[in-house]
Amino acid sequence: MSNSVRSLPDDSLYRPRMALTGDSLCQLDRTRCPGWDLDKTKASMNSAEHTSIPSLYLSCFDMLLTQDTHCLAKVSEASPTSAAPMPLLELRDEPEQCPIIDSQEQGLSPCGIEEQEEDRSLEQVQSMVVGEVLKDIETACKLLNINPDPFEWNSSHVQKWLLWTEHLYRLPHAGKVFQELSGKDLCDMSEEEFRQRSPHCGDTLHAHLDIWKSAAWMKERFTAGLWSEADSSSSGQPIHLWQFLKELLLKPHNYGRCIRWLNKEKGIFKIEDSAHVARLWGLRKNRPAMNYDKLSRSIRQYYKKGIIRKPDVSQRLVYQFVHPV
DNA sequence: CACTAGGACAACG
DNA sequence: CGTTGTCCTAGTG
Repeated sequence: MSNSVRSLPDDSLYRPRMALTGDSLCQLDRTRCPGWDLDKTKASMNSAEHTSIPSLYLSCFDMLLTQDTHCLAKVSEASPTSAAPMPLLELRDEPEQCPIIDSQEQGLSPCGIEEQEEDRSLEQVQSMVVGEVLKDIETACKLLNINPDPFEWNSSHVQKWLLWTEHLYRLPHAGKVFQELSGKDLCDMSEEEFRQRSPHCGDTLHAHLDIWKSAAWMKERFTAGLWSEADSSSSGQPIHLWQFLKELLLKPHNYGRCIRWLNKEKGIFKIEDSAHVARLWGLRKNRPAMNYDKLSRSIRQYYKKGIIRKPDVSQRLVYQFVHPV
């Protein structure tokens, strides 16, 4: 079908970003049952109109996602805001990443004044829909004791999620064909690969996974927004080391193997691969001779400036931002 | 051996 | 001028 996930231009980015597909949204539609009442969702997956796309949701998500990090704030506050800008389908601060959602439904007619009221109610619907999805996912995570981000799952988490999704939507059990797969493996699989493994419900499972991935993505963007002062790409100033480190930390799917949070709330992070981080820093600053010795010296300069310190329990290669948020 | 701490000074915008 | 890069000595596990 035409609304499936596009292949990504940068294959180092497994995450489908805006990858809410038509299928996903059909699932989404059907997920709108109160709580986890299984009876109310029964047999909803068998119908022939399976591939119809609720275009309202499509444009909802387009608009919502382009409003960056404010979306979740709006979800929680549910406050009416001024009319939203027209969707740009761009991620303003990540120009190297391409949006990958179809958007034929929108932009065909310019937004007139008389349509602004409509926009406002649309916004409220968006917020409600996304809020509910996020709530549902959160509930499922608590129930299953798994991470909301599928990328972080190990194979047993994958099995838990499969069992739960199959149960919720009365799908035939397909866990066996997804055995030994990590969350990353699962995220890397295309819809076609899902169907190959499970002809009956591969597409459904893929669509559900899409929703989870998108939710995790939005959550990440939201957190990124809280750290926006660390985003060097918006200012012309030369980047500081602490900003650079935060940038790496904000992209765990890219750099999680060389630097990662130990405690994001407290700003505690660990450099897992000192040589790699130093090389990245050298690349950014055009300093080919950069190494961890020099990089760590610069970090130590931050001690008296109150930007970075060693955590209370000092550990090798572990540092802490003094002002996490 | 790799990491930590910090002094000293040069280089750079 | 402040920040960082470079080099260094000394100390730690």
